[in-house]
Amino acid sequence: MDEADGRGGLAEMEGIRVRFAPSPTGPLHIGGARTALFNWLLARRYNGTMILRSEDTDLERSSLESEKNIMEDLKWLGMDWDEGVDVGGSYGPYRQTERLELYQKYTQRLLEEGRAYYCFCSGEELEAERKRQLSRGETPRYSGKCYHLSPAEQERLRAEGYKPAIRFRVPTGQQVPVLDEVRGRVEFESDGIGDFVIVKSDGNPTYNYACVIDDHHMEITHVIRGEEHLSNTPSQVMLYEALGWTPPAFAHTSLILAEDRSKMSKRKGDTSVKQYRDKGYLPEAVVNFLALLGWSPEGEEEIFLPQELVAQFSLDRVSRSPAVFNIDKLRWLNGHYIKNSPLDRITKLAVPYLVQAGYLGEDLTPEEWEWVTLVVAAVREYLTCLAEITDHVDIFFNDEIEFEEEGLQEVLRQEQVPRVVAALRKALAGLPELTPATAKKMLGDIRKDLQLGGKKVYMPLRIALTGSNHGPELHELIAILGRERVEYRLGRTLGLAGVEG
RNA sequence: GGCCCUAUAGUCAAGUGGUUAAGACACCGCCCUUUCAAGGCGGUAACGGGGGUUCAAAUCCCCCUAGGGUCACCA
Repeated sequence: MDEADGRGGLAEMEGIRVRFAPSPTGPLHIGGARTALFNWLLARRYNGTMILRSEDTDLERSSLESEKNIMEDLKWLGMDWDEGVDVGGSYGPYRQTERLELYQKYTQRLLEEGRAYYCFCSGEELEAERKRQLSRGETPRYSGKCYHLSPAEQERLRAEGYKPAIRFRVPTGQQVPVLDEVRGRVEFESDGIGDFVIVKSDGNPTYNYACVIDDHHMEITHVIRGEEHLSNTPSQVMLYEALGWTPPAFAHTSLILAEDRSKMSKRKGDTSVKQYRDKGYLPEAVVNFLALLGWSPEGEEEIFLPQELVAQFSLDRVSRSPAVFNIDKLRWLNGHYIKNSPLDRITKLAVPYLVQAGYLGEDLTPEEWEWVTLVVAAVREYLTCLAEITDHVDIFFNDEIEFEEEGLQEVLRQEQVPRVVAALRKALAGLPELTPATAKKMLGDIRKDLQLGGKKVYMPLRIALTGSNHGPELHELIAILGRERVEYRLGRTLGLAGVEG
């Protein structure tokens, strides 16, 4: 590792303290989930501490409900945290609105040292100034005029009822370095940054301010967050300097983009973790996918369970370039996990979709569970997400078979069909127990007895039983339907095709 | 517009001066198979452009272009 690069060696990664600090203003975004994941993976990898902090200083938009939803989604994805709003910890409280006294203490100090000042400008005033600067092609930036307000003038404005905000006085002519674990050293000029607000007129700190004080007090060693914060970082670094603190290591991950390479937005598909959860994506698939979006493993393997990610994750393999959210790959991964997870688990997760679609009632008997497990086993290889199961199960529920296409009835009129059907009826009647396995053997025996090719046996039966020339394994289908429904369907479709049953 | 980040196939992405430029998704073909799917095998497909540096550049430097971020009393 290169020290000049700001990168830490393995030993100094031990016991790191990282945090995921969402603002509880809505559902957990897919990008937020990845940020959380990278923090979590790093914490777990190096025996560190994961902290969940709620950045709820936007009183207008924050809600406890969003906070709860975010925690639920994080847990669903399999992440946990050692300190946070719900579990507490010795660096709490973990909600910024509950830490106001702490911020005030430092605000006082900054004010006294002349590094911050009251600003009485109104929103309209500021907006007008901004527009003026923009129209002249200048960088919109606060002029700093309130810095020059005399105590008397300040008193007068206060008396008139103006509630001031507090701004940080940005030093002029400074080079502000940001030491970033994924981007190396990035330099900004302080002159490009206007005096920014650190305390709003309602007394709440702004993000840039609270974040610095909390990260310092919570002894955060690595700040891992999205690239949209890179431009904020010099402001924070100046605050660290003004307060006499050493900044943590930063790691800014690239953004996740929509298919058209623009920023991911609700208009362009699903952006919240909840939406994927509701569609029946498995948490390990989402985690695997997110990890691969912006991080790459050393080998050629692409399938990683969370624990395997923990064992391998490192900041130096995090990508710098923005990544398009490639839903096809997520689908593929999810399909992989659906096919390879224990059948009972998949069944349990799939049943609610069948209930919702009206295929099943609310409470299933043990026999019904056994039966629906066979159904899930028969169709899960078609699924890319669990919600799709309803597209594949109609053949197991609806006995009023219709022919899917014109030519299918022709197959039922082939000369061997009556013999095949008769053989099936006979075999079925003589079968002690009907299971996918016994059905498979039974069908094989019929083939042998009749000396017919597979296509001559299976195809007509498939069409007679489903009205379609493709679908799940025939022996599974027969076991799922059972004797009576097989008989009913044979009678119906052969009749429709005008074949003697 | 200023500042900042980024630039390898359609997408994710390996690659850190000398490689036949990995791998994965998607796509196409073949095999397997009673069908579809799954699976196996194989294929199409990439270093944004221009200048340097060097015996040698995807790799280092500069310019351009493109995309993204940010410039809030939102985080």
